[in-house]
Amino acid sequence: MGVNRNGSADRGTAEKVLSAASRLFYANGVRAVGMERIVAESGVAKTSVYRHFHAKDELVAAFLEWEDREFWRQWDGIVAAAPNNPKAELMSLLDWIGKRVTRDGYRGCPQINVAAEFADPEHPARKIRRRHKAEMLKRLRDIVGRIGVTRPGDTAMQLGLLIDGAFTSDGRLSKASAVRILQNGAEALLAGT
Amino acid sequence: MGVNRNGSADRGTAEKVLSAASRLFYANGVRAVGMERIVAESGVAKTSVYRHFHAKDELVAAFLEWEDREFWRQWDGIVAAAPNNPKAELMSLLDWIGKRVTRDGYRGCPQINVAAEFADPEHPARKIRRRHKAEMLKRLRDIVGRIGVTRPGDTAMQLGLLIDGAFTSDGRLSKASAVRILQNGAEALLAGT
DNA sequence: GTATAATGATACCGATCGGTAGCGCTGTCA
DNA sequence: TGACAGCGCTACCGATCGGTATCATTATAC
Repeated sequence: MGVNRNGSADRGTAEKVLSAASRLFYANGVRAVGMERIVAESGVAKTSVYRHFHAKDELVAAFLEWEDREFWRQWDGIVAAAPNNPKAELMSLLDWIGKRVTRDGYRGCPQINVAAEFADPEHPARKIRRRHKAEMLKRLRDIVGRIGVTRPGDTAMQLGLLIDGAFTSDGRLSKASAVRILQNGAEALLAGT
Repeated sequence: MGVNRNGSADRGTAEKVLSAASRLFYANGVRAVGMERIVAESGVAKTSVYRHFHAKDELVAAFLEWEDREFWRQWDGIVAAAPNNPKAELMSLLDWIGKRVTRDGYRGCPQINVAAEFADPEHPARKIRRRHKAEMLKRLRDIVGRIGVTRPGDTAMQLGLLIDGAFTSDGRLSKASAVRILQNGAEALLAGT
């Protein structure tokens, strides 16, 4: 067996490690998960883990980078499937987010959660989070710009706050109401001053 | 010396410990701070620390309970100073929150930050956070009820999301714009569907 | 005085932390 | 066949984790 048949580095092993680490980090927090547990649950020897990721911080960064890419991949998928209309686009995204934050096992935004564990603003997790949230703001700003509001910067920020609030809502949003609350809230913000 | 002269337990020592622990927990995260450091920076012997708080979790809970009480104490102060008018009350609270989240050294809502470090929903930190956020929702619901909106539950939740978003904004809100963005956002949400 | 209660200092506990060394095994490619 | 690369296994490292035991010191109350 083995996935690779080419001369490049084997991706199967690194992926097994990253997959197990991501699941454990998200479910338990980074500092609560020891490397030994990642070794055990990935089925990869400790030596090999450290051959692919030279330190735990690298693994943390790889986790957040992956989450970042995956988030925007799904975002782009929603946008592509939405009617070619900025308001409908935003509503589709909020439908996606509303379902996302109320699905089983959802434990908040990984960027926010992990960054909260590291005080140093120069820690990789903090940098990746800043970039991720800046990208979010940029995209929201683009959408509200196309919709046409009087203060697009403010409105984009307000939508960003609403979304980050939903990310940290921790069960306070129900499956039945989350999408409605987000979409109606966005409508109100778009119509606002 | 010594602060106590009555028969009850000495509060000075416990307060020194809680004060140092609170500062360290908030600035660095709970798991990043060892008990030895709390001993060192509080100036209280380890034995005495454990005489007042039987485990680290108890200290964590005491920190969040104190933050909770202090938050509502300030909230009540804002409300008391505001004009007797639910909308002005809400605007005063958002003025307070906007300044709070942009002040130096602000590192997010302690309830959110600490709860993110503990996966078990029955951990004291998680329970205190749930209670804190439920209280927030209740108070917002009361205010918007007095203002009179068509769906007070939804509007209160939207305001809560906006506020929690501000709490986790991590420098994205500037001193110049935070209050305006929050207040205008709330106005829009109140006027919404 | 003397009893009582609280604190401080030091040394220590087993467990776990992130990370490394050494060595043998296995599969691929020339 | 032989070189080589990637992986697994075991044992280990110093440091730190949360928490405890022992005992001396201090201050107040009677």
